[in-house]
Amino acid sequence: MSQPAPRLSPLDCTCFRVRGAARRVTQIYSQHLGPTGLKISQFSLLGFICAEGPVSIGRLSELLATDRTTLTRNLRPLLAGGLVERAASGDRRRHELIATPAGRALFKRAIPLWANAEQEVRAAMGPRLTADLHGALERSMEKLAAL
Amino acid sequence: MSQPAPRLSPLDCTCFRVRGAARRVTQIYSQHLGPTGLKISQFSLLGFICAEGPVSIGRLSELLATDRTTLTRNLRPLLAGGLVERAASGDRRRHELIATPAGRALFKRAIPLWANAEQEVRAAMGPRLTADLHGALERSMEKLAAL
DNA sequence: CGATGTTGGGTGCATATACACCATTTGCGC
DNA sequence: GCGCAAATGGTGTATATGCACCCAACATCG
Repeated sequence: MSQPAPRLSPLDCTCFRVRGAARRVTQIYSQHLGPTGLKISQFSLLGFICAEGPVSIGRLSELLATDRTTLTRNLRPLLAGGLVERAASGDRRRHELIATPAGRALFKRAIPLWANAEQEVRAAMGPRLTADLHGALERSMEKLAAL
Repeated sequence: MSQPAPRLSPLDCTCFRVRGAARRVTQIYSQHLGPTGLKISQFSLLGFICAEGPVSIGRLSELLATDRTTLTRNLRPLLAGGLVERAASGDRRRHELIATPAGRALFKRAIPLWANAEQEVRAAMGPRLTADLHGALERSMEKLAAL
């Protein structure tokens, strides 16, 4: 006895909206992180490597919910910049990734700039909308993970 | 008299969450659109060109909230595939973009597949969460547009 | 110990994204 | 008409993203 589903127009596309939001927030964070030379993806990636100590690509792929092969490429600038290093592990298929002292120092310097971006975004949205957005995103990802 | 702001950890990063959500939904829509050969960005782009008739890059850039130079590249597969054509306009700096009959036909065929993706996502989230997510995204983009 | 499946990871290819910079055209003030 | 600012858009460069495919190393079973 449910109502007939209302006709959906491509303008209602959830994907289009989420992608647009991602572009906009990326732009804001990028501006703040500019002085560090880190992109926001690199900031997240470096942060996880700093926090998780020696960690493999596969593990990072789970933590960041990002394709393994994407991380291979995203790591390149960090490796080239001497922010992250590879180290052998017992299993010769894997190599552990470790943040170098330079990488840790840069991440530490980047945190306040990231925090400024986060604060700017949250201030613009207000605490209520911030909570709504984060809540909706979290619950959505939970549901969509099952697909 | 406001409470002191709680310390933010990089794990609370709004950008990280929105980008992760974008990756996930993109993956779902891509699977559905696969048979058409269209990516979800191309579906949106082609849809706007179909709907807006002859339209310039700059105008599309506003409609899609995407950088002008990104659209230049995103248009290439559509032009190469004969789905969109350039046409001269009065102003010789611009050229209008028009969907070819093949482009319109393909978009028409893609709509049901897109709708399947949209329905799958909405079914997984449920109507309540769907409304919450869309509402939060819309209000957020409104606030963040002002920055 | 050898065949075989599994697991971890890289490459080729294609697209998406945007900043800095450049080229052309247009309109406007004089 | 001239000169110059504004408008329009493309290129170079760099990163981000993920699928299909490949390779090497491990594990397991006979």
